[in-house]
Amino acid sequence: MPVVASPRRLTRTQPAGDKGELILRAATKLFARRGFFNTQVADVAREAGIAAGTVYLYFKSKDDLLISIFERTMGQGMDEVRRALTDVTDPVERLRVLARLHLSRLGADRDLAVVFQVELRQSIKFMEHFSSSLLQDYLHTLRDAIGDAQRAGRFRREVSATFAAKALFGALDEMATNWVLSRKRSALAGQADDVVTLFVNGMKL
Amino acid sequence: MPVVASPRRLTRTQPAGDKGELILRAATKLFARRGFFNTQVADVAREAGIAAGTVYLYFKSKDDLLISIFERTMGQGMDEVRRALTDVTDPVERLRVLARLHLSRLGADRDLAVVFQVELRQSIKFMEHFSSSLLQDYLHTLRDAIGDAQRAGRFRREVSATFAAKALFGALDEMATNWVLSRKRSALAGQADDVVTLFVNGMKL
Amino acid sequence: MPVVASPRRLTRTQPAGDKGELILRAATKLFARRGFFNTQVADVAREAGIAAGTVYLYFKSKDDLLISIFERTMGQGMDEVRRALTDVTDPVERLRVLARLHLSRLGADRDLAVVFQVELRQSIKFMEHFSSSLLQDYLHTLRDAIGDAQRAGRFRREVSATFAAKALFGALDEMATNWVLSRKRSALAGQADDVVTLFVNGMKL
Amino acid sequence: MPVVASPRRLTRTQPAGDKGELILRAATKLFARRGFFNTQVADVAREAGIAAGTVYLYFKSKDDLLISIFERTMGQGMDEVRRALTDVTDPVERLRVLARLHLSRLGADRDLAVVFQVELRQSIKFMEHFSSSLLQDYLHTLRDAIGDAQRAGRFRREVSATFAAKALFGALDEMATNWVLSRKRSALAGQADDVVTLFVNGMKL
DNA sequence: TATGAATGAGCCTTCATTCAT
DNA sequence: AATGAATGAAGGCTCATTCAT
Repeated sequence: MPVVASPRRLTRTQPAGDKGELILRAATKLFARRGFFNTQVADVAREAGIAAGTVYLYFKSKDDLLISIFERTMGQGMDEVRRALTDVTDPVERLRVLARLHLSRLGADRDLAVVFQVELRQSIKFMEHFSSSLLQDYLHTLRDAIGDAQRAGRFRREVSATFAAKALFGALDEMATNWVLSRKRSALAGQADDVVTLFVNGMKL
Repeated sequence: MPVVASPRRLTRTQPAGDKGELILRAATKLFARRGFFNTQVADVAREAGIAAGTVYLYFKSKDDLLISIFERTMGQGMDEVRRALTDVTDPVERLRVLARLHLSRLGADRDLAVVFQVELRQSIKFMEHFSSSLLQDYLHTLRDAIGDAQRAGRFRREVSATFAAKALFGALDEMATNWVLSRKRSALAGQADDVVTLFVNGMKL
Repeated sequence: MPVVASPRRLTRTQPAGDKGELILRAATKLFARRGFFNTQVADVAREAGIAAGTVYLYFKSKDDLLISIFERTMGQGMDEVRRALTDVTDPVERLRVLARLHLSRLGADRDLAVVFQVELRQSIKFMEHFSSSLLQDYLHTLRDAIGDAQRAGRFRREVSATFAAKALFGALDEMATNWVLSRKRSALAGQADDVVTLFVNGMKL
Repeated sequence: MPVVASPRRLTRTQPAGDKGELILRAATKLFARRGFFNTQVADVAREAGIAAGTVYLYFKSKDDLLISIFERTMGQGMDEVRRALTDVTDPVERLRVLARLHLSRLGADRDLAVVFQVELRQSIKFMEHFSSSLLQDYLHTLRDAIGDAQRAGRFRREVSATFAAKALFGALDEMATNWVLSRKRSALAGQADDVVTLFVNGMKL
């Protein structure tokens, strides 16, 4: 029995190597480079080294590929967030950690960033799906930290925490979109601190 | 100051009865309600009360409809901005005027807002087109006001004006997107001042 | 002003030159020779000398082609039946006319016969559609003539007219199916009288 | 008298527990209820409680399932016919026995009846296969009984026995089809005698 | 025998665009 | 300018069948 797993034959013991993951990675790459509509399911399959029909053993539809990229990435991202926040009690520091993870995750994988900042916003159908799901978790985490800071007398209380969370998210999101669209390959993650600093100043008493 | 490229075939001498305007209004309505891909050119024509082929006498392609909605709206918006800013010299006040116009324009026409916040972000192709055109005018106007405020000793100078403009734009943009996606029909325009206040505090010395 | 044939749904004034008719004729030929499932819509279009998409300007779907062949043929057939029966009052003679028209119509167009006897019986979905529509008209016409003959004392009354109509139809239908499936090119129409004679004897007092 | 070709892989030594039988029963049920084309081989396997691939250990193809349902049922039917006719010498009585067996067999198993009256007539390919095989046995048995009756002076001789057999078969077949397509659950078998009586009257001297 | 994951050929339908009128 | 019938390329998805285990 061969010990070396061939690249196409990944076993469940290597969760990251599983075929669904493989397909999603191929899809992310192609969606980012050609756009969702210019990418055919057959292209994704070819990139993943499998037959076209096999994609449908793992995903319901082409749309489901996009949705799954979002959900899997957001799920992993939120797991990472929870882990990273375990020992951080200072609310302002929590915001900083969140912002850094947000931008460093996208900055580390340009294809993923393109999919998140552009392709995922195809239509109101997708947008509504996303904004009512894991994205809310993220916004709520921001909002709760802001609320904590307000209760701790660190932030002005006359600003709604929900509103402030959206403003912070919007600023971070715009940095990501700009980074994706610009030719310059500056470090995206480096902007996290600047955004948070600007925001924290804005919220200071 | 350069004159905004006028949309295809539109002679400003036929302001309202203009058929191009008619078509674009029909397109905005349908793109917003059904999405760009679920709207057929024939639907737009029917909504406008003309034959399908006639659309092509005014616009090059279906994509051109989307682009023209963007360009016309941005063009008109920037005209309005220039008019409104004529007598406003205080840079902070200029930012406030810009933010109010931004959100009040979108808040006044939900269909237009949906097209701007969602449909216009179809693909990197569109995004790149837009972000390198009239959107730059808007961002530059923000940046210039911020720079003025910095030079006037009103804003911290260690923050890049370009960076700050993006952050402000991102926050406003997120408010618009949220408004579009949320069921609540709160006043979008009302959030402009809050965003600017937060931003101005963040930039204060 | 040119009197262009109106798009969807035939103007009965130009029955033969009509493009819908053209498509249906092409479809009948190919369905008969290759079978419904082995015929592609593109084949039908090519046979009709038009583009594939044009088929869909006249018919809703591939299934609709089959349904339309049935409905158009049955409709014309029943029209012909009504015309032919106008002056025939004798109920037994009416049955004879009906049987002759039934088999001569099919016998005159082998492709049409194949479609009617084989392809149209694809699935219970089609079958239910057909048997609850114009086919009922035909069966009712048979049944009414039989009922008339019974009331006139020409046929035994203890046999249900509905049952007898089905038996007669079944016998005729079987002749058609056999003719279609057999290699021999005997005259189908010639069997109509034999079937009726057998039936009439069976029903005689 | 030739022995009927035994269905594929079926060793009559394992009558009921036989997996081929199991598969065919599952197939009959699903073909009847969803139609042949809407039933997937995997569905049949699931219904039979086996894996999809296993179907192919017993049958060559999906088509072969349909063919095997026909052949097995017809084979068993003809076996039953031969047994039932052993002691029946009167030709008219033989026809009656045949008709009763025909309709009672179908009437006893609605799913089977649907498959026989509808699904089996998918295409000319199937039809030709069937009509040149065991169905001929049945028609020949009918024809021979009719010929016997003619030679015995019970039936008119100017009618071709082959033609008469088709007419009788057609009438019976139509009763079965009607029963299958109608909502009413009247007894199908009860119509056998009526059909035969009508036929016998029709053939009487 | 049995499994079931993987294959990949096959096709209906849509719809942006054109062009004869 | 306007029409709208006609075009035809394009692709997501299904599912019968295979085959390594």
